Amino acid sequence: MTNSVFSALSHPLRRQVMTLLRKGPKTSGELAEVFDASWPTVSRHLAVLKDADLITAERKGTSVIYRANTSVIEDAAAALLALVGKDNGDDDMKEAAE
Amino acid sequence: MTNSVFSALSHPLRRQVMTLLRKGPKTSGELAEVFDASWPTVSRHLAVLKDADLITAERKGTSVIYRANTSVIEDAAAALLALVGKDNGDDDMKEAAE
DNA sequence: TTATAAATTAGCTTGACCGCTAATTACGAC
DNA sequence: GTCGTAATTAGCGGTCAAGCTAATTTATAA
Repeated sequence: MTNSVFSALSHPLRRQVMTLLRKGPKTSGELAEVFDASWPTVSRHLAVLKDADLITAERKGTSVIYRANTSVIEDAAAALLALVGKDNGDDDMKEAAE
Repeated sequence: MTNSVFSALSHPLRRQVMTLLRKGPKTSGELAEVFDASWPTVSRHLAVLKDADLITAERKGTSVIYRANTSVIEDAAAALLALVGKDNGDDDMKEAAE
């Protein structure tokens, strides 16, 4: 679960998608235009992000609108900070066992 | 740079190593004992983490002591929070361009 | 229903990653 | 030097991710 989040964020294009979505929802086409990659390639990257729950997809007519799922991003950040001890500085961790 | 950090953290074993190192420095052997994987396999995972600057290695006699590099972890967490707008909620991003 | 645009899925090739065993380096003890 | 322990590197097979083009779905418009 946290696994797929970090995997998803490990690709530059996908991180850039997240950055673009931070400013507001965008359609698949709008996102595809930004990158040099082909439309199907971008589409598959979006699928990876959606699979990791980092974004949500909503059909609106012929277009599909993507939005950033902020809570999941915050959870990932919290997991990182827990690694440094910024959060609960206790002994056992629930996430790392997985 | 941030690229390799997320890639490094995308593997469960490597995240667990980070968790173990949070409690204090450990030798390669101590870490290898924890996992079912073979010693060389763990060693290579440590190399990936070291490559991403998430940990540091210091030779002490025949052993090699590994320590978590907290600043890099904090940077990664900050990058995530910036994606949500928790940090500087401005327009352009320096990291995402890479 | 047919046509057209938006987006995804299918199929393929290439390259990277993961795990192992075997071989090699690095160091301390003798 | 040589022996034993700690750790990494080399090499190999299997699997998975990334990119493309082509084909297919989904929905609106005529």
